[in-house]
Amino acid sequence: MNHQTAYEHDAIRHSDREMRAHEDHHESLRLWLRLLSCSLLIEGEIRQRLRAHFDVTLSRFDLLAQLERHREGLTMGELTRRMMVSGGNVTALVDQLEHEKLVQRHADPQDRRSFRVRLTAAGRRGFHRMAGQHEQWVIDLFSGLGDRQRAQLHRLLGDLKSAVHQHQAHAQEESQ
Amino acid sequence: MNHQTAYEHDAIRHSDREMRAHEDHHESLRLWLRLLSCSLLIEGEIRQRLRAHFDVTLSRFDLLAQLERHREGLTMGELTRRMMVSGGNVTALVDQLEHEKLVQRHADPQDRRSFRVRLTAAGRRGFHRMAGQHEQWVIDLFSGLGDRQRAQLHRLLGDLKSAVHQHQAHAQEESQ
DNA sequence: GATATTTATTTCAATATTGAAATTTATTGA
DNA sequence: TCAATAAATTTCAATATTGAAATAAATATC
Repeated sequence: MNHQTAYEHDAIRHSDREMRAHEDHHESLRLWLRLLSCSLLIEGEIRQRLRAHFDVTLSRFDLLAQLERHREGLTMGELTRRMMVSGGNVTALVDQLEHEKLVQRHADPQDRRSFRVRLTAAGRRGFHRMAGQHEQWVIDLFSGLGDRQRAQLHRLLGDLKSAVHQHQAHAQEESQ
Repeated sequence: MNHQTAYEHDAIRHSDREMRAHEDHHESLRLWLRLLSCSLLIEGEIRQRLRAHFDVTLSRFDLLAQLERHREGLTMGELTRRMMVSGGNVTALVDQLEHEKLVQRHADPQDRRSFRVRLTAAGRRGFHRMAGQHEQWVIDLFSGLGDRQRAQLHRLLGDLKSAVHQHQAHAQEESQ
C-alpha cells in the first residue's frame, strides 16, 4: 500500500444543514476515500501477518500466487498488468525470486524478446506453505459481513472495475 | 499503492461444476482481490493524473488534504493514523512540505513532545489549485455506477471497515 | 518524588517502487 | 527488403516507504 486516505474520519459534519448540499456533492469523493481506506486497512493487516509468520512481503506472495494460478507461466508483461505495478518492479521481483530458485524464466520460442516465468517445485511448495493460512486470514477479516453482503459487495466492485476500465479506454481514445 | 492484486482475471473457471464448491470456499479471497484491484486501479489513475497535471505525489496531496480539513492542525501521530502510513514516512513528508513552506509545525504548549502541523496560506492556495480538478476526476471515475449503487457500496464498505477494526481490537486483546 | 511505563516523534539503514531511457526483437507498410 | 514503428524487457537513478532503535517528554505507580 504506498498510500493514502484522506478526509474520512469526520462523520461529524453531517449534522450541519448548510453542509448537506456540499456533502452530497462530495459523495463520490467520500466513497473513494472509504474504498481506499478499507483496502489499506486490510492490506496492512495481511502484509504484517505475512511478514511476521513467513517473513515474506506481500509483493512476493502475490507474484507467487499469480504463477500458482498459471502453471503454463506468465510473461513479464502479463505479470506487470496483473499485479498493477511497474515493469521495473516486476523485473526486480523476478530477479530475486529466481535467484532464490523459487521461479524460473523460460525462453519463449515464439518471441525472443519475452519468456514465461514459472514456479519451480520449491516455489510451489513455498507458496502452499503460506496459502492456506493466508486464506484463513482473509476469511476472518471478511467474516464481519454476511454472505449476502459479501456477494453484493463483490458484484458492486465488479461493476466499478469495468466502469473504470471503460473510462480508461475512452481517455485513451481521446488522447490520440 | 505498494501493491498487489492476485488471481483475479479468471472468471472463466466458474463454469466447471467440480470447481463450484472450491470456488465458494474462496469467496472471501476473491472478494478481497477484487477490492484490492479496484483500489489499485483508481489509485493508479489518480496518482498518474496528479503527477501529470500538478507534479505532485498522492502522498503529498493526501497530507495537504488532511490538513485542509483540520484547520486547527494535526499532530504527527494523527497524520500517521489518518494516512495509514509509518511515522517515519510522515516525518519525511512534513519535513519536505515544511521546507517548501506549504505546512508549518507549531509547538503544542500542552505537550512538549508533540506539535500541530498546519497549512500555511501558500499551502492552502496550492491545495485548492488541485482539489477541484481532483474531485472531478474522482466523480468521473465513479460515474459508471448509479447513485443507488454508490450509496450501497458506501454502506457496505463502512460495514466492512468497522468489522475489520473490531477484528483488530480482538487480535489486540488476545496478544496481551 | 523517584521509577517505570507509555506516548510522540525522529533517525536511519534497508528495501521497494517508480518512470524514463536504453536495448532487443517483432511487425507493418511502402 | 528497408525503414519506421511498436512491443517486451531491463537498467538505473531518484524517490518513497518501512520498521526498528533512539530520544525525549508525559503519565502512572508505588
